[in-house]
Amino acid sequence: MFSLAEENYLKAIYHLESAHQGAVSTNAIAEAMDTKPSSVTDMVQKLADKKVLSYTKYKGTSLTEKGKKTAANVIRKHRLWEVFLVEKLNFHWDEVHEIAEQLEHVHSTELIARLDKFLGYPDFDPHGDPIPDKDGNVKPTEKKLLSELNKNQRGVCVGVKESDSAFLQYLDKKNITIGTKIAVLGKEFFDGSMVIQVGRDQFFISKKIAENLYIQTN
Amino acid sequence: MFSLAEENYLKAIYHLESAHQGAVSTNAIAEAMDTKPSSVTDMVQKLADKKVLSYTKYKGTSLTEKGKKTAANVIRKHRLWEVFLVEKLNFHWDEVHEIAEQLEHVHSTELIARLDKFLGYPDFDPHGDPIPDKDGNVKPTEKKLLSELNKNQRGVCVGVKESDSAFLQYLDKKNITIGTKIAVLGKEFFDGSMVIQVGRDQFFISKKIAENLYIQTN
DNA sequence: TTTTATTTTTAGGCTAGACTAAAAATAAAA
DNA sequence: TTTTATTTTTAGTCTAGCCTAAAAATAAAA
Repeated sequence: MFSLAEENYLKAIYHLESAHQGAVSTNAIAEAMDTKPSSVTDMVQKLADKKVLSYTKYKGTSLTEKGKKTAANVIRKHRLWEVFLVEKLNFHWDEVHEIAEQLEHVHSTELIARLDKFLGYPDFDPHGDPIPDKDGNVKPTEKKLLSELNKNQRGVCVGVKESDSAFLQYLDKKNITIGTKIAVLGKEFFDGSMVIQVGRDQFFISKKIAENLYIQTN
Repeated sequence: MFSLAEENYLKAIYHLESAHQGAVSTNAIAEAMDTKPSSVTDMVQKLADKKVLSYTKYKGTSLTEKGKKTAANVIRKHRLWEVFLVEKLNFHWDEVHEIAEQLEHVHSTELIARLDKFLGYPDFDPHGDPIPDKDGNVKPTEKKLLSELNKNQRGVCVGVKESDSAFLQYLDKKNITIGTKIAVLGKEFFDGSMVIQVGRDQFFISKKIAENLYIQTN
């Protein structure tokens, strides 16, 4: 149905569209895909012919329903494989992205259905990102950034914003992972830094850290 | 290191070489790969440049040590994934080939090492074919064809020769699978047909069936 | 509003891996 | 051994997906 390159474009456009809301520019896609704008124009025209996105010259593109569904399905596969790699093969959550990037392109709906079952129908991947269902729907989560919390608020870590390896290793050192309970003990307004409680430890974190951690407060 | 197409050529040549012993002809590769001889010539010249096979015009090709190792590694991945699909995802052994054909091209030595461990370091795939080790070595098995056995001999089914879907379904109906004990009760020499015992059942099989079942006799 | 800068597209090339058609080498048959 | 058939290679095309360089459109600044 779709080639590897096409699937990667759809996935990138899907992410850009949900991040920035509205039509996605050619340059933005080129940057996300680490390719040249002229290559993007070519591919976007091809994908428009295939009815997975709508494209107007110089005005950017946006996915059609079919395109969204296709992209969500690739993302579903990516995240299910990540769960497999971490839960079953004991990979660390910062090692799985590259492998999942390959596994996501294996075509077999039956395989994914069985993998999903084998993993116990997980709702989130190891980074806390939601796994779309077979129809491409993503359960809306009301997660906040840790930086949005105030003193004495608490919640559970449900994900990270940027999954930079150095950042993930920092979290590991501090024993922060998906499901870790975090309480804000203090917050400095002039620089956004915080003192937080994680398990029995209390420590200082910078605004930069707080802006990259998603917390579910309920 | 090697592209998908290159890996598939190496795999095909490896199988042809071990089946027919000696240099492999261009036409044989073309037929195995379902492509044209001229395409094979192109690729074979490219692979010779890469030192994974030796090629003399009009004389056929044979894999170098490096080529054999590369091919065996692809086959190792294919067979490990097949074990995963059958053992963990409960696929039937006649459904897994196509999916494994895709999974075998995922590049990550760490992934395969961990998958191997997860599966309990299996020695054979669900069709009874041996799984090469990380260095590409295949444990030599002394399996015979059922048709080579004589009256009153017995053994364990360890694999099939041609994994044709209709044939696999026949075996399934007769409850013959890897590990099934089979005893030869009688053998007709004029047509090679046999009467065999499988579990509590005794039945007639044709020469054609007997020539497609591998038996380990010990 | 005109000029300048940025973004996007077009035009034309390149490589991998396939193809067809024709030429060359080898093998089989007369 | 000469002729005929088969196998294999070469030469030239094609498509997907990328590229560079230049042209066109849009946006920003003077």
